Amino acid sequence: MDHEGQERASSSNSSAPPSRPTITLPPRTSMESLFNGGVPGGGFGFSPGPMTLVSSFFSDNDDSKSFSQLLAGAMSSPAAVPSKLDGFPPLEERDSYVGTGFKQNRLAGLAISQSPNFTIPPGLSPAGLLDSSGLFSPAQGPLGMTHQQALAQVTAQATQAHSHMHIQTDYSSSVSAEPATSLAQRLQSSSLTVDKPADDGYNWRKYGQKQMKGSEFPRSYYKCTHRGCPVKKKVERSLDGQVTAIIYRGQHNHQPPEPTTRRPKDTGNPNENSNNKGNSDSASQPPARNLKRSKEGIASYSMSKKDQEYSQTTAEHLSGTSDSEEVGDAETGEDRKDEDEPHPKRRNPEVRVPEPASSHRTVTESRIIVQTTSKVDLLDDGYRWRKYGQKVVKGNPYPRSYYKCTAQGCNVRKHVERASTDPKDVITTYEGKHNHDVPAAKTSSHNIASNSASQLKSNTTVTEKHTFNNRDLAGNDQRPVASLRLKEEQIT
DNA sequence: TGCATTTGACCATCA
DNA sequence: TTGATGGTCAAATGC
Repeated sequence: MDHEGQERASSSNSSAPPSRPTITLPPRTSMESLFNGGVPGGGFGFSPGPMTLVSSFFSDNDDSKSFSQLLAGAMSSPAAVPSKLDGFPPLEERDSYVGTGFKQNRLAGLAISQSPNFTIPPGLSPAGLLDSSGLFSPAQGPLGMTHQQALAQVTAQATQAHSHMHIQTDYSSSVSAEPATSLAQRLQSSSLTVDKPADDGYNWRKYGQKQMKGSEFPRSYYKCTHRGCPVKKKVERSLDGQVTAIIYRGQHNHQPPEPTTRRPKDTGNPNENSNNKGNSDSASQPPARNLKRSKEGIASYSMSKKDQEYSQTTAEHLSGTSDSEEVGDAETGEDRKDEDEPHPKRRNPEVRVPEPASSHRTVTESRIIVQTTSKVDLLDDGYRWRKYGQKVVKGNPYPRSYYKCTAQGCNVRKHVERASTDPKDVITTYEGKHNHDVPAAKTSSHNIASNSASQLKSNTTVTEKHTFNNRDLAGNDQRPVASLRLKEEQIT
């Protein structure tokens, strides 16, 4: 076997079905501390909830188009009945543009357990996500985190990912003592330039670049430089140098290098972005480092129309398993078998990390969808909801329910659906941002841990206008790491 | 000089 | 079987 053959063999090995790589737990991040340790007693008692925070960062504009509209455009479907449900698009529509992750998740079965892909908010480091949230931490187990905590942490990760895009000054000191809502609303008004892609703390070496068919954006290929580490990642960029997505493949078999040991170049990649010299491929730095540099840096961005289109494209394209499937009819049973199986060319788990699409962008177009898949319905997520619609979808005996936040002037909507084959699998999708805090009476409940959550399965996705895959990083069961008082529905 | 990136070519897979 | 496409290699190039 020649060298190339060896390489391929090696590569092939690295591409072998993941053997449930062990995920170690690096030190907690400061961002986590922001949520948990910032106030006596920690927890989320002061948190306004993930949506408030997330949405604040990506503040959507009421005047702007909705997420669905932006992504789907004038996607017209005769079955778009739910579109009449106060603007919440029907799932079968949203699936196609919210991302296949959604579709995958809603699989009855549910792909949430096996899917190797996991989607992380723009710029968010998968390592960081794992590190801080412990979402998939075998060590921490399924009892460590509530859905809301998980959401909030994902949010926090997204936050930090954004924050360090243009972060100059200390941030943590002022943040820790400040309610997240306040922080978020304050940050919302700030404008962040997104010119430095995230750094995930690892060292990467670029080994290829390719112009993808059908895309005007080049794709770069990187390998982790750590000896023996099989991890690779693909970075997609727009023509203007903005990272549009990062796809991780494989699992690091080592800890992220210490900042002092990381290559100097990690802070500057001459090829990636002529504007910032930032290391595009190094994804986000560990939050602790980032947070230090952030003050008002957690601003938001939105995508240009091109970015939106691209996001849609990539979401479909990179779904890997269902990109060509019909939405609706093909979602159930054996037709979706491949949903549980990685794409033949993607044997490894992938973590897709959409990145900020552009610098100097405003938040007005960005609408956030927070999607969770769990064994419970997050009815008690701290906010008060009014059910305003329900729909029974073909192939699914369980109706899909639509909720609106009851707070005056709050436009946040929530959609809850159950997998057709397993009603225990509940997919909750939030759209919009709360313009208020969690109702006081509810807030306290957030701190109440309930170990009964051990039975929960959770998969959390924060979806920006990018659409993401929503697969487990390790391709196995995901369980909430923490617990929280959740309303566990009567599921038989 | 060493290392990282670029880029054309090759290979594997899929339709 | 073949063309299209994506992933990777490795020599050339740049810093």
